[in-house]
Amino acid sequence: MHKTCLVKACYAYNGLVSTTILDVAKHAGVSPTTAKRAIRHPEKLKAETLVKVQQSIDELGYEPDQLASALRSGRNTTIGLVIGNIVEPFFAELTREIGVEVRKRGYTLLIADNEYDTTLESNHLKQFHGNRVAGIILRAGYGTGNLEYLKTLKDRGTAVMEIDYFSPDSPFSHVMLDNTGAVKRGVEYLNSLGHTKIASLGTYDEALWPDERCAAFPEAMAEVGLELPFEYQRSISPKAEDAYDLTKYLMTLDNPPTALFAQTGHVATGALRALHEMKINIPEDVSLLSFDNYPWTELVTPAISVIGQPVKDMAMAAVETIMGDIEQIKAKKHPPVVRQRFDAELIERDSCAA
Amino acid sequence: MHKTCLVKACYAYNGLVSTTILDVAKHAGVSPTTAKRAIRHPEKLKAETLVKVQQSIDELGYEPDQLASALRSGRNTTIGLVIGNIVEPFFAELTREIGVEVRKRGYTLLIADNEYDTTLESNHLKQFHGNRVAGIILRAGYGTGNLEYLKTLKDRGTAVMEIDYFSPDSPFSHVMLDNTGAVKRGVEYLNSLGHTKIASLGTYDEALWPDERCAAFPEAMAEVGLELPFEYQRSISPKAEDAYDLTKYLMTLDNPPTALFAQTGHVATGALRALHEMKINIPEDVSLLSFDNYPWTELVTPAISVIGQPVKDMAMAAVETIMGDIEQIKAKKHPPVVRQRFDAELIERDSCAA
DNA sequence: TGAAACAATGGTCACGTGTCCATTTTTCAA
DNA sequence: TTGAAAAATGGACACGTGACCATTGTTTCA
Repeated sequence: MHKTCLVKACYAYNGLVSTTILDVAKHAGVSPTTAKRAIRHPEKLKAETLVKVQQSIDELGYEPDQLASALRSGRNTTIGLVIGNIVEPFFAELTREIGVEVRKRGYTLLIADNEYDTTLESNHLKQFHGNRVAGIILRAGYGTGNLEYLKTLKDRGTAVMEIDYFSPDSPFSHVMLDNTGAVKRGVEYLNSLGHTKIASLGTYDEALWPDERCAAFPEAMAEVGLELPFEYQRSISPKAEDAYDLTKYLMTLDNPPTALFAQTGHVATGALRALHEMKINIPEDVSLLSFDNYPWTELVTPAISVIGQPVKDMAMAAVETIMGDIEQIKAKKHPPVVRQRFDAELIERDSCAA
Repeated sequence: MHKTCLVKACYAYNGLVSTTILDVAKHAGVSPTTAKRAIRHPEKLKAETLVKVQQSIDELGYEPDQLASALRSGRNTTIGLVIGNIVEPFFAELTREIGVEVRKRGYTLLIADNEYDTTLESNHLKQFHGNRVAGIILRAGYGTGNLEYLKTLKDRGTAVMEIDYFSPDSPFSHVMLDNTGAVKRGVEYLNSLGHTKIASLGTYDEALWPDERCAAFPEAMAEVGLELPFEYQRSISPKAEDAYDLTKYLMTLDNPPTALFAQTGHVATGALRALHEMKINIPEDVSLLSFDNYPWTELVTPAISVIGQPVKDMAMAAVETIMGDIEQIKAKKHPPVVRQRFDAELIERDSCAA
């Protein structure tokens, strides 16, 4: 890797300078309390004084120190978001919408991704707590989890909620897709096209990766009266490479499935790559249905039929919930546990046929 | 949109409780100063005392308040990242790698996206400054910019650097792709396949969207001795919809291009959608070369030839630079202005033909 | 004209930490 | 045993703000 690098002399640096409200007060010739009121309670000031202080604020470029404010008031205006992996478009969209909503309310957003790993997650949560965030929105990793720690945080006044997934025995609010309904919808759709041999690309190992969609799949199959061969039930982690391997395995079985149901859009990319390599045609040789309405699903040939999530609605609901909790906590009340479920949308395109 | 919602009674909430170092000290029977040393300078403590304090820390679940620490020491351990749009995979990857590097150093990451809009950006920068971030990594929006404000921040001791793009007259360090070289490489490649009628999908309006790649394109064409018809030089904003429109416009010209060169991966999705709709075959009817080695470029048929960016290397360089700056500032020194350029990589796939 | 009522402004302290300096305890050689 | 040096520990204060109470200036109405 070639890399050029040039170093220039830099301009004058005056050392760490920070304008405080005292500077503003001195400059405007009023007391610090009055100066502060120009920001927090401008209605309590005489118009003349207000203008004077505002001029000083502009002139000195004063901006309140959120750290000092948070320390003194005990209330921070930062939300911590822990997600699986920002590179996955579902999380990227979620982050984006949550960011917009959070900033709309004057809060800032701290992020970290946990790779679905509770060990990494643990450190991130500690960092967030160290920064005394007002709330944490968490897409928890699989595994034993940080439930006890999160409970401690909640007891200490941090608003905690989960999104997209919730830990077993979680006592927190959450915002979720109606995964069971969505999986049923998908299976019914594939069955209505005449498919009987349907395989799910997802995690079957309930201990390691307890996933609602994967748990719902066998049930959904049973409900429409379809059998689920044992050899289809191979567990993978929710990674593209694993899905690639699983697809190759499934399609070389003596009794290969006629339809594949990818439980995440990320997993679908692995499946698609495998099918391409094996020169298996979609939808002629096998149908493919995937979760997540990702941009690329429309671009490939054939366009992939998907089960889309109302990401924006979910993000908005999450932010509203956590902001409500924060208000409750401010008022020394018990925030209620709110569980919200959102319906998925089946988008029929060209990757599923009879 | 159907939405179910159930509210449960919640468990006991004890009000805002926060364990401080004083609690630890009292519990361990030492002075606050000694207790603190157990964390910051454990080597200065008698082994026996250290153990005693550490036990108290564990027992009480003490975690230092970063806010108070930052306020007192004047040093924060938060980095603010402003990017174009987290939904674009380039920024998602960049965010991810920057996040990993930043956290590796015990810092936390604050993010915001500016939609390439300097007005939005301005608010985010103010929020970051309000939170007294140690440094800001910025993918600046196009337009007159927040240069003056950023200079003020730098003067006040915030490390500021740019990534992927830099404002005209920017006095800051930056980490950039060698855009000119990459564009030349792309044009040469297309020309070597026999193309003479090449159109760029990007921004031509230098005042509104001053983009290196777009500026380099006419030069690159001239260098290989190719003409650039006036009707090809239509300016768009870097959005998928605009690229969609531009592609339709270009392909219905009397003298349509035989090769399209998308200046970002995001823009390429718009072009691809337009070409699909128009039933124009790649690469038989038109060749398509795009910036950014996005996952989907491999999944579509034909797989798209791309100019990939070394995102991880760039992220690491950025974090190293800004951390170096922060160290310099701590030491009351002038951080040097460092401009780094990285080479792109041409990945030949199936979307370009003679 | 006076006093009450209200508007406007000011003063003090604490949030939890890091820094500096002061004090106590231990160590070690003569 | 003694003294000084070194190791270990403690105390006081300030970072910039928000909350609360105290004070001063102004209006109102009989």
